Amino acid sequence: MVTIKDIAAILQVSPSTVGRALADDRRISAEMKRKVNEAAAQAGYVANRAARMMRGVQSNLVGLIVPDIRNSFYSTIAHALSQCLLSANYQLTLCETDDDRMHELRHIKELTSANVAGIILVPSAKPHPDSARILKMTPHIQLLRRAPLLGDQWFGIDDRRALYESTEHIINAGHKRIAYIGGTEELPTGAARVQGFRDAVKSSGQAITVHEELGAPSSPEFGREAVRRLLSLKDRPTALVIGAVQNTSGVIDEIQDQALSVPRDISVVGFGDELGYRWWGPGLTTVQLPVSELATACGLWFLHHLQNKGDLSKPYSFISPPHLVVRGSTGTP
Amino acid sequence: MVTIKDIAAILQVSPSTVGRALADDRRISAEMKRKVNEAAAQAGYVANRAARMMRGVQSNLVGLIVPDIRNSFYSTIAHALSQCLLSANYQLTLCETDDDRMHELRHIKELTSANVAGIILVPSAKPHPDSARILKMTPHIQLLRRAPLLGDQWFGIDDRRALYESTEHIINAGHKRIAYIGGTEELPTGAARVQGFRDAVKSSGQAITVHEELGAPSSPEFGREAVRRLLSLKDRPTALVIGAVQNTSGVIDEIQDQALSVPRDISVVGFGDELGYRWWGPGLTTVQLPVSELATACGLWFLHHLQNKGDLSKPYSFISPPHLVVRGSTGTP
DNA sequence: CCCGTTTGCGCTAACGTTTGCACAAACATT
DNA sequence: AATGTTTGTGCAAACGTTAGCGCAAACGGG
Repeated sequence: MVTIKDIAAILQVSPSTVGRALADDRRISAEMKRKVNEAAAQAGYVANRAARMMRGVQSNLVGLIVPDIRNSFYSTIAHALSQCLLSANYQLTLCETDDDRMHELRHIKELTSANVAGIILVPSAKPHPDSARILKMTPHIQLLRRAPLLGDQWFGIDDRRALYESTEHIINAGHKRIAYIGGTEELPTGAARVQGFRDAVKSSGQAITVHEELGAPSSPEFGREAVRRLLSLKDRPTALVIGAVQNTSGVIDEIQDQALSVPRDISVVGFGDELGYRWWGPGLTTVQLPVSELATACGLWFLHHLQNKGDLSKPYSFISPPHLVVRGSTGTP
Repeated sequence: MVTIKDIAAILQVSPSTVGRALADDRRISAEMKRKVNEAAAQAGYVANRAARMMRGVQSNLVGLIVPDIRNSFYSTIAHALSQCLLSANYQLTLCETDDDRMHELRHIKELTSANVAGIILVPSAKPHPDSARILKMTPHIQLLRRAPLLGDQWFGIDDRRALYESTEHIINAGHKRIAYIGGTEELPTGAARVQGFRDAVKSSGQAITVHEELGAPSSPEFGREAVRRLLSLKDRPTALVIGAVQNTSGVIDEIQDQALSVPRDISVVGFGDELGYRWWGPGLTTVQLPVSELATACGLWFLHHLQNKGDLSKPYSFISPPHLVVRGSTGTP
């Protein structure tokens, strides 16, 4: 391992000079800085993080806590944040909670004891009170989801509007029997989405028969079962509005298994967008969520506050609007 | 922050005694250990990781270097490894190279300077020589891909066999004009795959017209263009064998845009499996790769060697066999 | 020519933990 | 009783980086 002392020995100067040159200290001449930087690059010098941290300098490690990295939502977030942090020489430590509050708590503990500069998290459904206590001492931001317990700092999407738009689209197509398949109202995001659905129905002013399938946790299986239940109804709905990413593949698979024609037999509008959605039958109409942009914005904001010792305790929230992309899975009833 | 010295002061002993007591050193009396542990718990002492790491003690951080976490291959790997390491109290630091050797080098430098316990990486196409030099000093394993320069420790899939099987399937269906769309032969994995394709053709003993579209880097765009080129041929192939994940979506989209009927007009067999593949037309026949199992095996092996100070310099490789899953995109010509 | 200021750099002391060595006391072996 | 051996503890030196302080040399204004 090449240290600051090695560089100093090469250039016949003191370690402090090298340290200051690398830190771009104004007391060091431009000429010396040039030589130091050159020699450092030449020797492949990289500052030792442990030593730096021991001097009380903030670490360049940022914790990212997500439910499951295999979900494209979260891998998109991880990618965007990683890119964003990389440019500021920060690194990302990945933690998965599997939506379990105890896992979440454990990760939060470990991250703080590892002296991370901050934590960006997609909180679990009902965070543990201890998580809130520990997070108070570390800069943190919630992303995508929001648990009031963990603070008022949040970057999210406009869940209500997303479902308002997808529902409105279905209503405008003329559907009178509409079902919503989404997550439980107990979660802020779930509540916002179903609210968007209801608001759209209400403000349409039309007589619309509504079914709500609210499941916790959302999953392909729940999506499948919800579809089965809905199709067995006397006045089966002519359109499905999905309000949770995890439900989607189940809904699609069940419709496919039942050999229904889309959109003739039933219209479907999804939530979020994934690679395969455009390949399914006539293509799945869905609300695209600007997750990547959201994560980048969150990362930039977070970095700004970390570096400027900004106050992250002030409540704020940034809400990013969704965008409906119409494919073939929606039509007139 | 409460340090080892604070505990020492409370108990009127030296910091070293406290340190040893906490480390369960056999030279410390049971009585003293009890008192120290009690006082530490009482005072809420947590060891400072930075200081510990500076003493050269192995950290509980493992670096994971992948091209792009959004790719389901790599997010699957990240998930499996994360689960695996979690059970041993290790944490994962995520780095993305974007298949750029300079990014890769930078990450390797940063990870080593962060005193990670080890590095698990999916190497880029042609790693930088410096990467190899630095990695020599850190326990590391290559996963999925293999760069001989970076060592002989590798967990991979049987690329040759994967393409042998998918090609064999196509040949058995009776196709005589077959095209391969994959990555360049310059990469070990790419070479193994095209070799599998050729071997299958050769050992069929039949007269088969073959086209090879080898692109670098693989991408949806390359997949699209390859399909366009192949379809404009006089004796256009009746079957496409894909040999790179990144090509797949482009191939599918182009076939869809050209309004070809699958498998009547053309048969397609994919590489790897993703969520949407089963939704495309009659479902994409493809070779499933046991990526998750591979990553778990790799993680367990790596941990075993880290913890037992095992010798990771011995050459070895674990190769995991693929599995063909037949859906509707392949049929007789 | 003198004195104050600026510029550029080195010395040294931290940061919290671990560890080799020393050392004293207690105990067991000749 | 003298000599080893074990047991329990303290001292001090690292690990690599940063920052306060000091000290020259150069510079500029009177």
